[in-house]
Amino acid sequence: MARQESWGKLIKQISDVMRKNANNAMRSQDMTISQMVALLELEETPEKQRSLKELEQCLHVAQSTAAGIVSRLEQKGFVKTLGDAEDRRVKLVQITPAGRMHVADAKKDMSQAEQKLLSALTDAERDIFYVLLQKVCRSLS
Amino acid sequence: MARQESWGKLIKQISDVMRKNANNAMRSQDMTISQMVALLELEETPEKQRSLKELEQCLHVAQSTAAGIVSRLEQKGFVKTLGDAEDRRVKLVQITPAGRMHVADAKKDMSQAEQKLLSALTDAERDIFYVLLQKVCRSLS
DNA sequence: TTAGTTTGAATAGCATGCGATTGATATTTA
DNA sequence: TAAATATCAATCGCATGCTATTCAAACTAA
Repeated sequence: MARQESWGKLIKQISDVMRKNANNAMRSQDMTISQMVALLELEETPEKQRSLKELEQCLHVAQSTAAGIVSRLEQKGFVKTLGDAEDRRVKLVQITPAGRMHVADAKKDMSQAEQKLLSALTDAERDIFYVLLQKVCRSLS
Repeated sequence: MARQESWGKLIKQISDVMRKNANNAMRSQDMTISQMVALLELEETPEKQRSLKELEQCLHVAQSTAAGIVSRLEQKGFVKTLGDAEDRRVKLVQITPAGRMHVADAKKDMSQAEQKLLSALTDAERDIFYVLLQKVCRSLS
């Protein structure tokens, strides 16, 4: 099959547009998409704290990156941090009520933006696309 | 269709892994993937200079971002810049012989890394995947 | 021609991303 | 137990991405 552009270039382009759209949507709430994704992660288990380590793993970023994001979320009062009594090396992070309010607002925006990017595909194509994406992702290790 | 994860998350994950792999491959050459992509762009028309403006458009980045990348490439001697006599606001960028050598080395690495990420898909699936990616991309702008 | 507008680039400030280093704990091993 | 190792977080330096601002040059309109 003849290809003008590599599939990598296409993936990158879609991903870039996604990120730009998401950041534009978040700007009105004085947030970034990375901060919002971190909040979403923390919101899934509102009663429990997550360690910085766990957070960095599920966000797929370096430790220093996660630390920066948490630090900025903390400055805004969207998360609070505390030490772990059982392992004093560990820093625990927990979403605050203020943080939870922001998440609720953002969730709608984000899924709308996603759907918009998929508008070029039929329902059947979306299903195939999703399966193929999953397949590639699973092989990533 | 039930979906554990949004397709946006999957795209981001693939894109992130791609970027990390590419940057790892470039590190031995004291380069980043963004710098290499810019060089590749300049190499397509080796005889002609490109303006910073053109470069920023085909790289899909902000003007300040392109300026930074060009500045670092220039420090390493991989591009040279010159003013445009016809429009003295314009900064022209041109790849150097040293830059062209680096590009040749990197091209192989990059396409190998790409193929590796696609190894989970059959040939038929790759074709479908490519068509769907194209379809989504075309609707972006 | 002059005044107002647009355009290209430089630059500053900030958020993410990385790797590397350091220090404080935990854990493991000798 | 004591020493070596491993783990978690803080921090530095740097590259890339953004927006916003500023300045010079080009263009448009009066």
